[in-house]
Amino acid sequence: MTETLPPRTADLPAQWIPGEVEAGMYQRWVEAGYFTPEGKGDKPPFCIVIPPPNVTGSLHIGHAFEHTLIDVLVRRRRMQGYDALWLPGMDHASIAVHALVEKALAEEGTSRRELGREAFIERTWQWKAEHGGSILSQMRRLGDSVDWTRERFTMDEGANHAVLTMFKKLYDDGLIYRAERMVNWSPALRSVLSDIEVNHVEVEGELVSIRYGDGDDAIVVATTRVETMLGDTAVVVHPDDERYAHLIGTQIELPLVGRTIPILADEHVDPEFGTGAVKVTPAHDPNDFEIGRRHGLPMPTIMDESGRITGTGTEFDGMDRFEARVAVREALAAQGRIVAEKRPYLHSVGHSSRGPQEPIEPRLSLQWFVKVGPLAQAAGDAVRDGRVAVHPKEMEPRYFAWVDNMHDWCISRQLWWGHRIPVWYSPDGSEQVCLGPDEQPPAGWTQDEDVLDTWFSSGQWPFSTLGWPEQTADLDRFYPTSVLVTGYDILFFWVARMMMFGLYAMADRGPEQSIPFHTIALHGMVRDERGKKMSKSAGNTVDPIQWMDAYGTDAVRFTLARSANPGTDAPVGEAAVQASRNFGTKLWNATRFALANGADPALPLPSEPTDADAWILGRLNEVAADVDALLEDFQYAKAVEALYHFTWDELCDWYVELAKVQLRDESRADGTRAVLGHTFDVLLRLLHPVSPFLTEALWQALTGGESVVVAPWPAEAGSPVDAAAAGRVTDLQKVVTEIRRFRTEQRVPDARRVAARLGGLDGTGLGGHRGAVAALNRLDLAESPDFTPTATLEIALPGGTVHVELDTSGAIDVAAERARLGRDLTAAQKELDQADKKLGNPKFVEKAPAEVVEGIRARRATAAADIERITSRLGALPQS
RNA sequence: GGGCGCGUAGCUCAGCGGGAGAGCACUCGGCUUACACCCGAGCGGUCGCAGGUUCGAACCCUGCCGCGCCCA
Repeated sequence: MTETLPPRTADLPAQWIPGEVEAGMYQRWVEAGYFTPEGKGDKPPFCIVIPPPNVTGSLHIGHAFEHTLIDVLVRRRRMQGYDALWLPGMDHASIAVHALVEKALAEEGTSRRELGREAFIERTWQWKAEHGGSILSQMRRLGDSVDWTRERFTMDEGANHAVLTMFKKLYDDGLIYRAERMVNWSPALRSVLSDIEVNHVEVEGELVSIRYGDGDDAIVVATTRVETMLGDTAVVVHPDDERYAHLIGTQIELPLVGRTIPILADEHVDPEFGTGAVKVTPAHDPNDFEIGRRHGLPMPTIMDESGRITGTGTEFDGMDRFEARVAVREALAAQGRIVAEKRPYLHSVGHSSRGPQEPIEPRLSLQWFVKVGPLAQAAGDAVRDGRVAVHPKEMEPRYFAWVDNMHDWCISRQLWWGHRIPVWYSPDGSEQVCLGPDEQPPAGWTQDEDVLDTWFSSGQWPFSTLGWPEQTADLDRFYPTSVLVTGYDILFFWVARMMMFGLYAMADRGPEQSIPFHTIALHGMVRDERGKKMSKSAGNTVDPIQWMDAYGTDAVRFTLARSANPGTDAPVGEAAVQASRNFGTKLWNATRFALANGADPALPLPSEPTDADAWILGRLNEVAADVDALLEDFQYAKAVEALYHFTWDELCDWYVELAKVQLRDESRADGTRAVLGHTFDVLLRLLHPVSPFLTEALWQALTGGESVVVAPWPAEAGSPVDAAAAGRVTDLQKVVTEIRRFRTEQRVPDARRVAARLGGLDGTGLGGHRGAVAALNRLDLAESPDFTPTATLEIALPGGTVHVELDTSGAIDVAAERARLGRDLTAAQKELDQADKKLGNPKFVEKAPAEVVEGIRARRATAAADIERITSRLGALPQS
């Protein structure tokens, strides 16, 4: 680094203005190479591959959440001395990109088919160059400590090589096949979708009962998709159903079409459901397809790629499916064949989760599939036998439910943007060959038209990004990767795929080394401040960039991390971001105070620390250990909460105030500067993974160090807990708080100094804190004999009672004092009653652990003493 | 129908066998020389309901009621 370091200085700007600093700071980190691992040496490797965002996407709050969680893990590991690699990149999002580019083409009055395949793809790369990947700059904005030198894209050269290699390997192993199967067809995309790209939604449709045949031979069937009757090739009934026994084996005329179809018996028909007779459309319904297979029925396709009726030889050919649904029903009604109509009829319909949310159509179609049986088995086993941990563990059943019941995966898409299936057909179509990345097809052979599902390439992400199939140094060093961080909602989308592909591609490394990652850490979804799911339709989405503009990146990250409990959803709202911003400001000002008073971590810690020093150093030690353990266990919310509480409620509210007293004492000033310096140094390092920018500015100013990014992680902060000192600080806090309470209730103005005399401090071990009590309560300690108190209060502590006499310059508010003491008395009485009840139970005394019983006895004693003291004080109050 | 989970302060959530907590909101008082994005004090909860286990249950078990998500 050639850059000059900022001088260690007491004149930090009065305010932290994130927008002016963040971008430059991030650029310096990148240029310093902090995010690029050494890739060798004796540092242990740590690697996370980014769940690749979509090339069309921009940063939404869910990304911000996930990236914050990953970055916290990575930054901590880097500070711990790991050779940390967070590998960035994007996937090519076949369908989403198609939707965008085709829309643009439509606006120009053309289409991809008019343009042709080559030109379309060229156009698409052009789109990517101009508009794709806006999320990458937003990741910089968010502070993601990714290694940009290793950025990858699922359609770059290396990924292509991996995809083709993988396809061929699977093909040669008999794990990829082509077959005509019932698939989920999207008429809008004119492509097949995989099972997981289909959402089942309850809709209000209609159930129409249709009479086939006439007179005694009539049979009634029901359907929600009336138009499919045009493709019926049979009616089936249960073999034991007496109502239809005489019809089994006979033929019946299919209305409107005029074809004759058989009535058949099939065990799978439920005679209780509807009329007990089922129309069979083998080419357009998964169940019917199975029936058709069992009975060797013809399977005419009656719907084209765009969802229009075709090939039925009826007037309905050319109509859209929904149009035909109405027209067919009306035509049947005209013939008197509609026996019943149930409307609305609630039933489940598969909808596309890609592009327009249209109903998908089951359609018989020739597609490529991955035979997942052995792959899914291995993916399940890796978790079952503990090689891969799912965190939190409660999510395991979800994972198993998926991998253990997986259907073969349809990987072909009738699209152009993506990896074209590497299979070529001979001119007469009788032969096919699958080629590897460096092989040439025979002259005159033509390549399969379809491209692969985007997940086929994303599934290879944990190793294709590291160079596979080449045996690169990165692959050797960073595979298996350490952790996969992703949302539980997309566990199925690609975790299972990465598991299957990783175990398969890396099988030669053996069971332990073939896994794609050691841990799957699942987070929840970001919800709005009311806990509602965010959606565009509900209008409750938030833009993390706007929040970053308004409150700074650190505040957004802090908020997200603070909401992140493992595997559960995270509600966030603007109020929470404000609170985080406020925390950052608090930290900023507190550090400024420390600097202005000469805080310096390089000073030696005092050999004879004060109670306050010992207490805060002990707490720092505890907090560091807690935060370290919590982050190790992905407990972000608790780790952040611990830091928030320590910083605000302990360090700022108490230690800093006590430090002000100590700094006025020459003999303790340097020790205090050392403790302040040490405490802020450690605290800033602990906070850095969560809020990197702010902590960098403060840490550099405080320590003069190069960068907190590469500062050591404080697992062991150094000072053991001094229980005696901590106890005295607790007592001190109680004394101070009780006096404040009295002042408030007596309406003594905050700013007014009050003459006072303190008694009993020495007996309770607080003799050394006389000055602190005075300073924190704005008391003038009266030494003169003519001091005349107007009020006294007694504060009971474990070691004795502190007596405080105050001259409030006037009569005290007896009613307020009576009320205050009354509340205290009620509380003490309740405490006494509870303790007596427990101690009066012989079984409790007998069976409960000794320390628990002892604790209750102590509480009883304190309560009893309180009651006596308070009662006495109440009696001494003037009658009003 | 199967699986996972949730019902704790006005809101959002921690706590998961021995004294009910946090953030935000609210009330009162304060521009006290780090900070009004702040300081001090305070109000606020039969921990969904009913049983059971236990010396002791918000916490463990059973049932019920209500809610959410995933899969079929």
